[in-house]
Amino acid sequence: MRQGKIALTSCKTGITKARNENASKKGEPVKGQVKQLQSGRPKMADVARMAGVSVTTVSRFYNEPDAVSEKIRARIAEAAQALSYVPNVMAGSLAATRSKMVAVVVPTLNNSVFALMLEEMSSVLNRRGYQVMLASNDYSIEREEELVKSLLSWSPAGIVLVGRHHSRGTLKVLLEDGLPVVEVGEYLDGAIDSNIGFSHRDVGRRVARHFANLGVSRLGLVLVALPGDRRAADRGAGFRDIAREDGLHLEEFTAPERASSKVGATAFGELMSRADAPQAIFFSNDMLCLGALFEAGRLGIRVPDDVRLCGYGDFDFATTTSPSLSSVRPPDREIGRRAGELLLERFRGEGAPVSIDLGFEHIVRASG
Amino acid sequence: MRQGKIALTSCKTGITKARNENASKKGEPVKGQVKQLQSGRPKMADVARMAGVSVTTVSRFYNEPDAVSEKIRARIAEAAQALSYVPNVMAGSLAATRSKMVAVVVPTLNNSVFALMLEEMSSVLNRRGYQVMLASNDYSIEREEELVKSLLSWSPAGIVLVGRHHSRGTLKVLLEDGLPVVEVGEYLDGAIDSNIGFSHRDVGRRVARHFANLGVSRLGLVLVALPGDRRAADRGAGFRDIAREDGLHLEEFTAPERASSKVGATAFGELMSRADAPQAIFFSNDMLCLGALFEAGRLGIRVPDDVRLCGYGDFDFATTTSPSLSSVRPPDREIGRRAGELLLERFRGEGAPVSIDLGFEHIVRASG
DNA sequence: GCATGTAATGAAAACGCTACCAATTTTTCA
DNA sequence: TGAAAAATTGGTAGCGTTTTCATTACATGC
Repeated sequence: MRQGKIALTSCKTGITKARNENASKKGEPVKGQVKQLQSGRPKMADVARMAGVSVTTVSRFYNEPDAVSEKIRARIAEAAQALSYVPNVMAGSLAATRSKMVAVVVPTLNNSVFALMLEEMSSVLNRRGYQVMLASNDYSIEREEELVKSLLSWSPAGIVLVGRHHSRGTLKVLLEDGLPVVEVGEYLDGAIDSNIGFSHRDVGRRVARHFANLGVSRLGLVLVALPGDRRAADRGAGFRDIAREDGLHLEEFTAPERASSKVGATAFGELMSRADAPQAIFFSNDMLCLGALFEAGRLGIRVPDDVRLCGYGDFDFATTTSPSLSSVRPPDREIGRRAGELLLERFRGEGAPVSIDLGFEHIVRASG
Repeated sequence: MRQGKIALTSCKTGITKARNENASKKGEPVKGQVKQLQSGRPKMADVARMAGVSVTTVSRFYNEPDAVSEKIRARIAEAAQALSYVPNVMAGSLAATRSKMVAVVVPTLNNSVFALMLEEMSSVLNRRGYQVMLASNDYSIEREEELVKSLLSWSPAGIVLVGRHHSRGTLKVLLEDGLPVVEVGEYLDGAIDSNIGFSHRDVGRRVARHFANLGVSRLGLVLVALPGDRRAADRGAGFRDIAREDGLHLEEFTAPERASSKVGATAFGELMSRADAPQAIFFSNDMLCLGALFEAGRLGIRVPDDVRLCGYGDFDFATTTSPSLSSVRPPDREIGRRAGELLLERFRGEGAPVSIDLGFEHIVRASG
């Protein structure tokens, strides 16, 4: 059931723009006033001429306004306004050998955790005139290396990477370049530069510990995550840590694919059909947990009476389901905000590389 | 329950890089070989010298490889490799008065529809060496105008906006600039340039028509969307169209906030408690519908026997719930892909502005 | 009133690349 | 074999800013 209407609008002229013709032809006498109407985008020189000052001063007006007198500032502002002048960022960046841009590489956008992180960061940076250049590596560190390299050729003011696991090449390039790097979402020692995140391993431990304290003796772990997702793997590892330490039985379901409610349902059904069916299950993602919840309903398995469930991500629906879902809330928005602020500090020349563990919240709701 | 460990790593030197010192001091005699070891990032001239060709040829090597002979191509590749040369995009863009970058403005990233669209587009563009500069306007067209203006100062090769509703200022700036603009996600006549999307109004009509065909006489509409969300409003308008045309009773619940499963539950409860409780409800978002489904369970209202539900967005969980949720699937990924491809064509100088209605799928599942 | 700072301004040289046009080499075709 | 056409290659003037570094204007202290 699909529509297929395709309409061609009027054929516009397209991409190419007329070259700037600011330079007056030599030898040709200029009649009347010297200030001819210019074609093309106005440049700084045009503003300068109109305001009766030098280009240098106009440049200052934009970069360190305080260094320009009140009077002249007003004149420049007026001229810029009149010409609707917009500074050419490319030229500025070239001359200054740095650009007001931050490169960000995320594994995927199709995960609210990264989306929120990015949105928050972008808003913090935008507010100070920095733009965000985005690329997603699809959980591949090889792809990440490519992306980092091509982003670097834009001479960004800083770069943000998700996670702490990068290829040798990425590390080499980044360390050589020496620009501010923030690794977010995961907290580990020995960051390239700065690091803002939390320990995913601790997440797994915390949840397992919670189940253990409840007297559960048979644990379940559903780890459905794309191959490059170290963070999910770490959560699983933490969960196993405690199972081992406390000598608890552990049943696992693992699959190298994108977490979806469907796989969650499948995984749950499979796990619960085993001989030593778990009494409490930790999912690497809330979406999996949601699928499991529905599957439980279909199978007549009661939550949390027969089995406890806990997800990860504290997705929107966690509070609304019946029963509401226990989950772990990563500080995604705050990570984004802090990363942005940290970079801004560095750009101002203040601040030094830091590593910050923002922790996480384990939210226990009705599901366990 | 929160960790708060904060650790400062060793204090690295920071942002400032040593200036390029390629230019040899005048008057100072250069001993030995003329080709001194250069400090700083290598430039095109360095590659040219090492490969024994002119800068022009190296430039061609990167921009139109076919115009360079096989032999020389190999020499240049080798030199570039040896020097680990990376072209300076800023310089290139300045000289060419256009940059290999596409500016994209979305309402929010916290909505899988836009996230997927963006991801797909970004991947198509990346493959051809174009980068994506991202900004989100939070559903505000005033904010959009600001963003467009500042993005424009980066002289992008093209620009992508979500929706067809923009401020006067945005239109003015965009029309003047004349660069390729693609408005995505919504299909309407009279686009600025190109347009790829579908009719949201038709979505509402289609769903209402479906309910009507089923013999439903009392409809319900839950429209929870942020104020600037014209697309959601249009879906609602379409739904009302049919209700009016067919003389069906319509109960509405409207709230100007972000759609979440929680509001969905509230809205559902409120609507079902009214005297003329609807027999079929259309939600402006699947997340709302999910909340409603759980609320129905709590209230003992059977779906679809007592009331039919249909959402929008075809979110991941729609197939897994019990009953599975009817929904409308927007062609988000395809929109992203087509937008990217369209832009690439335009960059190559091929293709003209087009408007494409990609339609949508109304997926009828167990919920109605 | 005169030397001495301090604040404001300006001139011109980079920044690293692309585009235009000219120069050179190679190929094609009678 | 020679001339014309096609394919390669190179020289160099910008692209529109930012940055020294120098200059001018203005206030300060004795």
